[in-house]
Amino acid sequence: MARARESVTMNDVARAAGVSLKTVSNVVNGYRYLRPETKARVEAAIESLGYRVNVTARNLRQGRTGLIKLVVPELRIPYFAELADSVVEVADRRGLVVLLEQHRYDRERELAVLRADGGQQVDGVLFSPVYVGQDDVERFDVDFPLVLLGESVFGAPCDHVSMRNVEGARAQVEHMVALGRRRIALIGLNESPRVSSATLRYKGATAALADAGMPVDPDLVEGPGPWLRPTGARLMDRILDRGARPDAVVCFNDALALGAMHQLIKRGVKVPDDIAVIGFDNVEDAEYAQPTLSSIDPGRDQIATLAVDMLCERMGLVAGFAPETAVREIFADFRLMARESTGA
Amino acid sequence: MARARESVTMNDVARAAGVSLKTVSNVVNGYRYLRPETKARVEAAIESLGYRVNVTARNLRQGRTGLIKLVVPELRIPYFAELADSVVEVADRRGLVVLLEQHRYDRERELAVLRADGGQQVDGVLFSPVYVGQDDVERFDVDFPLVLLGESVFGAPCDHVSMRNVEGARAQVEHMVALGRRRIALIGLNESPRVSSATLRYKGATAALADAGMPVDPDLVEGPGPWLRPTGARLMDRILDRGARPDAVVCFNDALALGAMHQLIKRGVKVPDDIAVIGFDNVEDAEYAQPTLSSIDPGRDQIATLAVDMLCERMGLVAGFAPETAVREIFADFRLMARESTGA
DNA sequence: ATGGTATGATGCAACGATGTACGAGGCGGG
DNA sequence: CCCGCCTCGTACATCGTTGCATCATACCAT
Repeated sequence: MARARESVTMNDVARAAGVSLKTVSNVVNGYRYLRPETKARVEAAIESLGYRVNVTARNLRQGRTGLIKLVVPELRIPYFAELADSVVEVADRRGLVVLLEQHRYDRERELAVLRADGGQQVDGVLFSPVYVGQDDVERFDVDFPLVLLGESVFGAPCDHVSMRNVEGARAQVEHMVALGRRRIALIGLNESPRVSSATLRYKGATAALADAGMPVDPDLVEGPGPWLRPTGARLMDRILDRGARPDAVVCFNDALALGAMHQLIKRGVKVPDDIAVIGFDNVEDAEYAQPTLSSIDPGRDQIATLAVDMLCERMGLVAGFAPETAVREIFADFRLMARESTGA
Repeated sequence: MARARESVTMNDVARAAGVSLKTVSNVVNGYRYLRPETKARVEAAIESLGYRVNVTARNLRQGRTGLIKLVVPELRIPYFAELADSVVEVADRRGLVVLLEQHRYDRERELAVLRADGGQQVDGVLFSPVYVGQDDVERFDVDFPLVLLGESVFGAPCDHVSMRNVEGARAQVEHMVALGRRRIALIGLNESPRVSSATLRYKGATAALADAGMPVDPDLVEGPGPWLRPTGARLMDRILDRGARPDAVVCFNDALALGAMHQLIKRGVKVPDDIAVIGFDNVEDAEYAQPTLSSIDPGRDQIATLAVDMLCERMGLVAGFAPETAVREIFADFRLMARESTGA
């Protein structure tokens, strides 16, 4: 086992094995026409010198790195952690490695992704923006393979994987209506005119309310604020404190729902008997909350798979894919997960 | 804005600006002796051609990539998601990018990390093994910068950042004892002789019990199983089903604690009145559980910072660091977070 | 014999950047 | 007036690998 601080190159191996550099390359790359004996001699030399290919040189020569970049807001948010988990897994199956970046809701950092600041060291990018939105649509016309995730922008000139926000939120409300609930509160509204999960889910939820013949009651709608548990708790409080008495709470993500549910239980409200609660995202927590939280499963694995696959196509890794194929906008399938918090 | 599918090289820029290739390189790298006019001409050419440096070529030439690899079991586990979050952040501040890998408790995949299979494309590695343990200690004598995380191995020939498992578990039990609890259950025991969080935490907990004059009651100890919520729920059930009546439950991580607490509440046991519960890791969930979960904060940010800093030193990025410095074993500071589940 | 194909190994020129050495002017001081 | 120093640029080699073209031998079918 050679402890080679100074790197051993193919040349060294070639010299040691008494063959040409190119033959070593051939061995390393599994070239077909090699005498077993030659191959063995080279492999012995590799072993004894502790040689390992210099991936950087190979990358330069081949014009690709085998790296893709995943840019998310932050990993501490369970939805993105689970998404990253899936992406890393799928990428691995495709022989790709994932490089991780967080933008932390910093618009400048988000824009830097599209400018490919500092040059690219990756073959493609999966990007989940937040504050780069509809107004920046033309900035997505970049010269590297890019797949967009989420709902900050629609109609951008690049492939896009998203979830069925509108339909999912509609299903949340319909679920409550089907349970006989009539005073349905909505938590997570964001007044901003930007397109986002918030606006889409609000749209779906209100449409479902309208269909059920229930006008939106302003006393039962709360927002804005970051979609974290403390916000859910605070907004729930606001609704109850003003005397409103919902019999159902539709939250636009699970963290809000967990926060709201926490607060309800703290105040002695029975979930789901007095008030049913449903979230959105179906993070692992939902299944282990007390009571277990009903939610909308947005199809995270499917999103990861679709995104990586589309990126692979754009990166030219898929034989038979026409590179001039028009950009695609794909929506993963959602599922309603009915659990204890809505009486399941 | 040039849409350059076929890459523009420094040569192209040089030609366009009427200077030599090296001058372009000098401009890009902020070389000092450049006539402002020359610089401007080159920059104009760069802009108009849409040139961006080829990081791979630079990497090859300079012998470094600016990449570090973080290997964790899996990101869906909140502890590792939050750790990754911190590592990515700290690395970013040091000008490094993080490449993520999951080994999913597959010993072969863990060993592959140490063999640097497929060559290295990174300047250093942060590795949190599980099944590569004490018996494999000599395998950590690798020829690339490596910093070990966690408690699967001690005394390995590489830098190591760990948490105070023994002392933390001791603090868990002491906390319960201080609350007047006398029948303290332990959840998360793993019979395996391998060193791990499980064995260390068990050691600390039993030592504290002994100090308090309470022998370990086998009826109150449960394991093994993956440290996930369902396991916590199941093990809690086992304890109660056999008729044991603890007044405190010390869980070796938060997921187990959340699962156990879930189950207690489901069975109508009052937390903390009837049974107090404490976890370990202080994941974000702990603060928002119902009731909020007491836990041991292992100093995650500190771990991330120490680990990245040590890696930077080994990578030769820190002036004044002697590369022959002996390997270091550092422990982050822990803190007891007393919350509702133990009556706070 | 002759040509054709399968096998086995090689040499050379890239990939796109940077380090080193050096050259050519301008200018101030001895 | 020459030397040496500061500026500003350039040429060339080099980082470690792989693609392409080529060469040599052996074997088979014509």
